[in-house]
Amino acid sequence: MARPPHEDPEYLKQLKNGFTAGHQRAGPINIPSGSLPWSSPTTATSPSSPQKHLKLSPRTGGQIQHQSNGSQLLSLSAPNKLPGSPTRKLRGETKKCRKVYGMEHREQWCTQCKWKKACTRFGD
DNA sequence: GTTGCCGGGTC
DNA sequence: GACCCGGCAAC
Repeated sequence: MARPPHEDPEYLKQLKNGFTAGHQRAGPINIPSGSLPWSSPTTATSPSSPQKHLKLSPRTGGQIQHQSNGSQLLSLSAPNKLPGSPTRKLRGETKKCRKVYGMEHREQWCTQCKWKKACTRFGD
């Protein structure tokens, strides 16, 4: 099967270190060619979408300052809280290093996953 | 209980 | 910076 175009150096390193060329092991994973993140028909032209930041903190420990006294009624009934929060993807579609390789093969994880950060390998 | 990530800590 | 974990929300 074709490898992702953005083959990460980590994986290549493993290939060279783990098993010699011309011999591929059974593979830690068995991903169907249809559900690969890189096989998406939509080419990601944008190198990086700065959709980070802007994370509403649910833990309003410091409390939010009310600008006016009881004037903002509309904000009370409809806070900026969408059901399908775009800030975090649904896990049903995202197979990250941990789920793909498993805790037993943590060495195969991408660095970010090992650090419990946002996955850079499978992360779109 | 598991998973993915932020925030924060240590070196 | 690189590295790691606590803790949280979403399942």
